[in-house]
Amino acid sequence: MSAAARTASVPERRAARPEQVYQKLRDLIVRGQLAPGSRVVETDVAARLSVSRTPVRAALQRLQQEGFIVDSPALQQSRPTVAPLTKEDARELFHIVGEIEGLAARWAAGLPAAERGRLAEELAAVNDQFRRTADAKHPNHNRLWELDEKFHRCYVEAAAGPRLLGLHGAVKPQAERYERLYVSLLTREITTSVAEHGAIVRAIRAGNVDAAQFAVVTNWRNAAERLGHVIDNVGERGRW
Amino acid sequence: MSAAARTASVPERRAARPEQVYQKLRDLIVRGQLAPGSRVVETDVAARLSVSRTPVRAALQRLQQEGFIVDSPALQQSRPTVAPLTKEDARELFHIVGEIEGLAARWAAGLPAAERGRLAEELAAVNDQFRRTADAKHPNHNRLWELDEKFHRCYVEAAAGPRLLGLHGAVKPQAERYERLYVSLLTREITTSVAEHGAIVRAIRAGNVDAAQFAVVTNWRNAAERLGHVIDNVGERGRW
DNA sequence: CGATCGTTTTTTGTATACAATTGGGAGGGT
DNA sequence: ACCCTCCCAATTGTATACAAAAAACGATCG
Repeated sequence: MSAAARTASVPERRAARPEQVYQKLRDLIVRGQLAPGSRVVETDVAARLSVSRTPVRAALQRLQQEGFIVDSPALQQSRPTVAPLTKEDARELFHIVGEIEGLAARWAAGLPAAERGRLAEELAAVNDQFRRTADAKHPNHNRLWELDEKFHRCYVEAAAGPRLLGLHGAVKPQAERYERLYVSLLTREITTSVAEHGAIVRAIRAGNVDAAQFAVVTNWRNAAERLGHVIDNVGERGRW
Repeated sequence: MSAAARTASVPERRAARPEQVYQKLRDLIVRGQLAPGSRVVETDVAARLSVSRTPVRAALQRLQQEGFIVDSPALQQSRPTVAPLTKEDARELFHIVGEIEGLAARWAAGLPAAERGRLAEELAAVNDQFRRTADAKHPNHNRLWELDEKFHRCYVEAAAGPRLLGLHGAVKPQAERYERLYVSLLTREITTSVAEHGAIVRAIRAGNVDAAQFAVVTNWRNAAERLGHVIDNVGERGRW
């Protein structure tokens, strides 16, 4: 359903509009098309998407609570701007994602043996694809990122309850902002990631809850470390 | 203009109204004065607080995203109801709080030695009060809960970044809903808590990040366990 | 030339009218 | 009595007019 069709008065379940605005804006932010630090003006967004300010406000409030948008600190009144990308924020964010997915992995390793087995199979398969893609001469960054994301989403969806799922859905895409900025500089480190994924799969298969959680948390701590180094070398790309 | 004439008191910074509505509703939910499962109607709330639906909507959307309010699953359309209290939800929630505060404790233990020392002193003092209050003949449940809350808030505020702080502020009060329901039945277990707090203080003072995190997570895992038993014995109080 | 004050413009907060969807209830049929 | 249908009332989604507050601009004065 394209934008053109939307303006052409297609009914569309009515409660879906704020969600669409949210998705659209989030996508623009995650992909960097809305630069960090840039203002987001309700009326502009509303005009561009040909809706009123009401659904736009709903979307903006959600994005703000999740952290994609912040109130510009320099200004006094609430003036929403795209959240800047900084080294400290990256550190905090990655550690939080690590804890969220770590908890999910712990629960995954605590599932009944049958489910656990099936899940481990699936994870191994994804990680295999991941390894093969990484071994190619010119690895496709996008595809690599997608496979990594799929790997983690796998056990999260299998084991997390509604609350952890919600948290994951809100927080993880923000890590994506950093990952997308620096993927090209992180590919060298990917072989490490393949090994770390292997440890996760083994722990889940064995039903070792502590090992599963630890493996996931470690994976993210290392990712934060690697990203920190890259940012040090390149400078903070997202700073206006 | 009824809003301007409302309770004709302080002008009140105008951006503060949604926040006030949010606080008011959250308080009612946490204290159980809005029963789990009961409907929350925009127009009713607006009328009771003599504001328009606009700030009420903002507050409701926030409460919904945080999990205090859910869309009644039976109904098809979005119909906000106070989130029910169930054993599974309690389990998930407590484990999540454990991870959040656990991460904060890890960072607290990683602070410079000077700050760490001061923080440890403060924590020890609070835990002392906690112990003394618990040792009284007729312990004041409310005060006990407040002291426990203060203890944890202490190191969270000292070490957490803006993101973890936000998460903590949104998630922890939901655990409070369960704690308030069952405090009277959990007092026996409080001596255990005092000991667990001691372990946290020692780990932070020593700068042992792993031990600090582990102690906090364990504290919450045990709390989840204890609460689970109580719920088994008493039945789910919050189910309508 | 710079600074301070007042005016205009931009942007968000609020209230409210209206639309749309849905649950419930009245009424009739079997 | 039970069920089915249709209509109404209740409630939320949307658009929009208006108010308030702040930022940007400019003019006047030192």
